[in-house]
Amino acid sequence: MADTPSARDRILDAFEELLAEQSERAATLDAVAARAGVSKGGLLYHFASKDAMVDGVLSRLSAHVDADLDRMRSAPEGPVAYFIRTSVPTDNDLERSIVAVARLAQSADSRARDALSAMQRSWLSILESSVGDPLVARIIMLIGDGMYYNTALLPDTNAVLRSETDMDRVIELVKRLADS
Amino acid sequence: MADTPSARDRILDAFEELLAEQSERAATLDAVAARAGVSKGGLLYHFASKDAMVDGVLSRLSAHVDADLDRMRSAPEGPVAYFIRTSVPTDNDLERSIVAVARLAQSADSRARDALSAMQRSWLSILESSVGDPLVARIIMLIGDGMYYNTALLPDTNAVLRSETDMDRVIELVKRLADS
DNA sequence: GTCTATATTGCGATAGAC
DNA sequence: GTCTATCGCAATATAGAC
Repeated sequence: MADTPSARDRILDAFEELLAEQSERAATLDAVAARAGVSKGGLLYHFASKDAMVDGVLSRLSAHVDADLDRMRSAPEGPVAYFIRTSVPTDNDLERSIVAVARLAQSADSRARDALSAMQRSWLSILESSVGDPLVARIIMLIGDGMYYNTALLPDTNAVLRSETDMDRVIELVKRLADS
Repeated sequence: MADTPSARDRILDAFEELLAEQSERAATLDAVAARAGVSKGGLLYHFASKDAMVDGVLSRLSAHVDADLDRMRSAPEGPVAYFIRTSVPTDNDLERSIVAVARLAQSADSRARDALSAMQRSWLSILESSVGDPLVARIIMLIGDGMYYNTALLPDTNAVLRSETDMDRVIELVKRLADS
């Protein structure tokens, strides 16, 4: 199953990768088709328009976010630590999906913006339940947003948090905010 | 002087506005020329290529950032409070310039990315001098980045910090981090 | 389901008149 | 310094063969 992804999945993978690794402009039908190993005509059989492809990555994001929210709610270390730890640049499906949708949002795609807003509201809601103080929850969200922003906008350049020790200290500092 | 901006300045204004208010794709030569009140040929007399126009907005950013760094260093409330206060969405030349360049950076323009990186390094350096602890300085930067990110990516949607009271409390909380 | 044309539009840039 | 007209190209999308 994971060995032979369908053409449809390979196309969405290619679209997300080009968006996230390069730019919205680079993610042309030609480039997506080439990376997915199909012709442009083949691509357009599966997705009748570029818009349909956007819908595809948006529903993928939605699925990844739902799974992440579950993990966040039941994280052993608690939602705050989970949120901070998973905001640091890694290389997983959720992050790639978020960066891809962020690029679409930059191109004035209102559906993409709505999807990102909804994701933020969900995170914020869990953080608020966890820390009590809405303003502290918002500050924690902003720290996470800042990390994603640096990942999406300034790949390579950003040495956000270098070590595990740094990460542990950030979580400790942030938790102290919550207890004040 | 402010009454009759030169065609050159009107073109850069129009380019920045289209980038910031709409998207990189919307900022075509046609659209910029129309907004600036010149023809496409007229535009291309002042800027031989779109790339030259990008250079124009990058030097504007550089000038705005230099002025901001001076204000930050000499802010009566201190650099930290100044930085946090000016990270909240407002409507000034610096912010419009940053958002415009952020859009260019999203389009894989390495010069734009370098300019944003340099800006961040300058801010961070002042914050580090001010708070001592490099990790706390980085956290403060991330909060500011988060605010800019929300402004640039999700206009309207983002209710970052609603009131003056919220802002004052954020600054107080952040300063407490610095003193721990 | 996947391919090769091809139609069509929109963009960046050039040429040359005024 | 500013204009109109036009070239060349790249991108989305369609048509129809296999």
